[in-house]
Amino acid sequence: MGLTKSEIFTEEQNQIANIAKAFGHPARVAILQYLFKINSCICGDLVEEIGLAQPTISQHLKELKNIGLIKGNIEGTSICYCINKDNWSKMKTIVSEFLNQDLNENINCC
Amino acid sequence: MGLTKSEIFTEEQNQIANIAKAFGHPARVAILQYLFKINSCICGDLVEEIGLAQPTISQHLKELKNIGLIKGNIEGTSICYCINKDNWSKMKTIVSEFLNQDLNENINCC
DNA sequence: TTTATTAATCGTAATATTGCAATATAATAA
DNA sequence: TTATTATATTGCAATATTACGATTAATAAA
Repeated sequence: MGLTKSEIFTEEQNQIANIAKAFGHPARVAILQYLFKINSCICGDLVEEIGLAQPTISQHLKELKNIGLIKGNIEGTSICYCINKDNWSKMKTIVSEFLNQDLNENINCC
Repeated sequence: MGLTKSEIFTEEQNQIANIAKAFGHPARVAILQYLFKINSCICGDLVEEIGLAQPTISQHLKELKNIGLIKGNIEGTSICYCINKDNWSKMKTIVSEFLNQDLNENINCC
């Protein structure tokens, strides 16, 4: 069906999955890495840097913005994108907790 | 197109995206949490626990197995699934490095 | 005003994902 | 052998995602 049955999962499970989805495409990973690297914010450079068409990059930026990991400020004709550090931190907390489940000291399995 | 242009990205970017994809569905998040919680390994319980049809769960398990986060041991008629802890650790290293990019002390943006 | 420039949006094609019924497979039990 | 049980696979329908050309919108420059 292609339709995830979100209703049957917890808020937390859906939240983790949604965050993960944002990271689930190499273009979005690349965009985030570039934004961290460049520090000051850039926009259409990403088209050149990454090598996908402008509408495609714009679409990926929208997804990252929707989930709150980046923000964009209008600057003349261009838009300056940057990491939303507060939300990045919050996201890290959520994801880290999930990743560190293995530290809960359990014996082994089959 | 629905076809990701993996060629234009680095190995690392694709790797992160692929890991994230595995976490990009709440059912797979739930499966992993359950496997951690139950400690000893379980199989078809997941169908009851989660509430998706058996073929659907089986498919999600396959994806988690393909990426190496879980492993399954045959035990009679049933199959005992559990976390692949070595790979989980390796995965954590990769993901953590990505998540901790923000610690690279940069000023602010726009 | 006209013309660039930049980025968002629309429309669409191709492919991927999700979910399940039906069926197949494999191992054990009777 | 014939059930029974547990899981995988197949096939398919519905929806989602990826990518891009064409267009639009908004600002800046001439």
